[in-house]
Amino acid sequence: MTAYTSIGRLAERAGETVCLRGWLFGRRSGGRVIFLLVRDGTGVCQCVVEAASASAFAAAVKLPHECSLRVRGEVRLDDRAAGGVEVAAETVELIQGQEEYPISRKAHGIDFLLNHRHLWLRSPRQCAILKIRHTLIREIRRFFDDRGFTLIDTPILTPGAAEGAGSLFPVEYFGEEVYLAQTGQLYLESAAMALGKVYCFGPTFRAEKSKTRRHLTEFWMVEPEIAFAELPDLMALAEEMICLLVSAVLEGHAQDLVLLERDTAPLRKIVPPFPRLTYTQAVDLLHSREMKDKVEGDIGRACASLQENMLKLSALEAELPQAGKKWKQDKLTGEIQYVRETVREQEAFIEQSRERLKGAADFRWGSDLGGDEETLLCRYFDKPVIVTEYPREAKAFYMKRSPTDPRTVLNLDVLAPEGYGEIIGGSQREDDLDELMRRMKDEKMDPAPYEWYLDLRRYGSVPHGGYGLGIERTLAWICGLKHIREAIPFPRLMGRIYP
RNA sequence: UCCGGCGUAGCUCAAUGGUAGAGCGGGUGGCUGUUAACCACUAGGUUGCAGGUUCGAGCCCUGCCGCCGGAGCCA
Repeated sequence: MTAYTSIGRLAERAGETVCLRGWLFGRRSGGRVIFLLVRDGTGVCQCVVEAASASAFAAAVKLPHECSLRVRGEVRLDDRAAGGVEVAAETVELIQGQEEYPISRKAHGIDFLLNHRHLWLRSPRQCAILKIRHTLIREIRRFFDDRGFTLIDTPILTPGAAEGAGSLFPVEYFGEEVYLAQTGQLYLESAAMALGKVYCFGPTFRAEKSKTRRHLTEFWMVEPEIAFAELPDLMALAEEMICLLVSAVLEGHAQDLVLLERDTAPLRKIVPPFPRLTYTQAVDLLHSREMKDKVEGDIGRACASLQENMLKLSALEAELPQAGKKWKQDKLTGEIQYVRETVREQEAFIEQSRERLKGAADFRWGSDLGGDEETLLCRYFDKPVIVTEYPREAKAFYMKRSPTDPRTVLNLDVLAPEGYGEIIGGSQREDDLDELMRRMKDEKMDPAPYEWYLDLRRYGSVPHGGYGLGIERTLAWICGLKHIREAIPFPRLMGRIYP
């Protein structure tokens, strides 16, 4: 049986003859020599095929991109190869692949890429994101496991709405209409009364018709729920968890973050303590002089940068007719397109910021913080912001009423910095039976399906609470992704279910 | 659901109402070390669909379809 070497460990085998297997990532030729770039999931290796090895050369000439292949040859250290290691191929063998590969290494539109998501995953960028996602999930589980939490798998098929209805996917269940779960929380509360500290980790489904860079219809969420925990405990836990996750990614994925062109400076600032505001303080901040100055400062900087880019654009456009070679023209038009897109984004940012500022001045105590308000708040600070004690009307029935301000509930939202917005939502739960039933009545809810939930307040009720962290939003923030759809292997979006 | 934008070659995009083009990718040939290699040649089109205005429509108008961005809602 042939022993194969993984590309990631090639450097250890310098001077030896090895066998590789993988996929053809790229090819260049230089007359009497062909360079094959082979990837296998652990790295990319340049394989050099010289005309002297006639059969290998003949095979290498006609390999299409992304075909699967085997290569045997000697490992050489050579600075001319990216990574410093290459294989001098003696044999090249096609495993499978004759057709032209649909995705080229040049630019593609997002619709095309999403329709080819099953192949798009092979790109270095997508692999980097998937690897960081893996680390994020592993570290989340480790975080809770290390602190004595028990993993509880909550059901995906559920009889009714836990939060506001209208955002649930109905499923036919033996003639009855049931729903895909949009949270495991109510079930977790019951498990917390059994085990103390519990969490669930699974997919959740929201049928909201949202078409934004922050929304998926199917996403993954981790939800801790803790008996005897009160709001300050939840804030401390969320803060500790976020700091740990960010540092784990910084430590373990420096190369991947470089590949993603993620500026890590903002991530290094993610250390305790996070700013904490009550909703009321947040509303005051939105109305404040400081907020206005901050946003106007941001707008000013964006305008200056916009101006620079406009100058750059006209310089490039003037240069274009003088570029002799065709490939030079191509390179220039590529740059021009890039700058044009940046300019469009900056113009949109400036206009949006102005509108947001206007909206902030008009914002009234009582409504929920919308996307614009969140964006202003999380741009104001360079760390995640914890906002607590929202108006009762804007929040779910199970959240505990504040003893100091009955207009509000003991909830928390954590807003990620750099405009990424809400990544955590949670609360201390209402543990008083009468208060909970009164609240359900106010909301015109039928208590019958919730009898089991009310039982938790009848038999040894204690203060408790928890929160939910959205995996994809957290990953999008840490990786600096422009859109949440890259943060999950196969995104489910409104109007998109293929592949 | 509402508001805005887009739809041209396999892909990314050009084209005053007047002969549909480029780059990439594919194919053929050339080059002994390439780094998204390069050079030459070549194939590739019902301009999303259906109507309308016009001597003439990729471009203007109406409807439909698809996609993108945003709002509401949320993690």
